[in-house]
Amino acid sequence: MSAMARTASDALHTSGYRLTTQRQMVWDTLRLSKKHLDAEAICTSIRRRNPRFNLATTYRSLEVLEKLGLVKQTRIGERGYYELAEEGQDHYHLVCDECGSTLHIEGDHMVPVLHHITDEHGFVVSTADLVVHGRCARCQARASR
Amino acid sequence: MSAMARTASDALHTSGYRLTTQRQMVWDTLRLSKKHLDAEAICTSIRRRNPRFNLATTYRSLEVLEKLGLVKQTRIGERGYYELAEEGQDHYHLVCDECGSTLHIEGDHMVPVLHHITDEHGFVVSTADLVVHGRCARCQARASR
DNA sequence: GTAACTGCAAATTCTTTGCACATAT
DNA sequence: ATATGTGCAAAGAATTTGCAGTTAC
Repeated sequence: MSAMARTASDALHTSGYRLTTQRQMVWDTLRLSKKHLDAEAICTSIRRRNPRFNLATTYRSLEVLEKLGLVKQTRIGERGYYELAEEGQDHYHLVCDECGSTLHIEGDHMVPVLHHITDEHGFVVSTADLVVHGRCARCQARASR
Repeated sequence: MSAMARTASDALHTSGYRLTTQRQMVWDTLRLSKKHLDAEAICTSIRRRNPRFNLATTYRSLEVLEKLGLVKQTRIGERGYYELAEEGQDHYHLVCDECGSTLHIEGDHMVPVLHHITDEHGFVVSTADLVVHGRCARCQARASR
C-alpha cells in the first residue's frame, strides 16, 4: 500500500485522530481515483485487498477525512460522492440526465457569485456545492441528429 | 380550502393528470409557505385538516408537481425540500451550519456561470442547484463578539 | 495500558412500492 | 365505467449506531 500523503497523516495526528490502516486505504482509494466515488464503490475496492473491510468503517473514515477538510462530499440525487478536497482546485458537477455521465468544471466562474454572497448577505462561505443537471454535449448532438 | 392556482390545475389537466383534493392540498401548502418544506412538514400540515393524508401520497403528489415543473426540489444534506418553481424567480440556498437557518438568494449572479457552462462545455442546462454552506451574518457576529 | 477504532448486526431515516379500495373524469 | 389516484403497510436504499473485541499510541 502506498504511503499516505503528508497532509492527511499530519492532519489526523494534529487533530488527535489515529492513523489507521482503514483510513489510509480510504484516502489512497480516493487519491488514486480519477473521479468521485460513493461509499459503496470505495468499500468494494478496498474489500478486494481486505475482505473484512466494511461500509460502516467507510462512512466513519469519510466523516473524519471530511471533517478535517481532506475530502469533499457532493450529493447527487440521494447519494453522496466523495473526492479529495484539493486546495484551490474547487470544481463543480455537470450531471447529464440522459447518459448519467458527470463532468467536472473549474470553480473560477463561481468566484464572483461567492463574493456577492459574502458582500451582500454577510454570509461566510465554507463550501459551495453546485450541481447542474441537463444534457451533455454528446447527448445533445445525438438528439439533434 | 383556497382554489388551486390556475397554472397548477391547467398543467395537471393538460398532462392528463387528475386534479385531486390531495394534490391541491400539497400545492396550497407550498403556496402558502414562506420557505421550502420537506415531505414530512407538508404531510403533518395537511394532516391537521385531513387525518388520513399520508407520506406516500405526499411524495407521489410532489413527484407529479415536480415533473410538471410546478415545484422544485432542493436536496440539503440527505433530505429533499420542496417549494414552488416560480418562473424567472430562480434562487439558491445559503445554509448556516451553525443555527441551521436557510437564506434564499436571487439567481441573477449565476447567469454568467450558466452561460459559461453552455458556451464552453456544450452542456445544455435544465436545472442548477447551488447549496452554499457556511455561517450566516447573525452567527458570524455572535462568534466574533 | 488505555482511549480510540473496527467489524458486525441491528437500527434509523428518507423514500418508494404493492395492492385493495376510492374517486375524478 | 374505468383508468387513475389514495391509504396503509411493507419493502428499499443510504447511512448511522451499539457493542464487544482490536489496535494505535
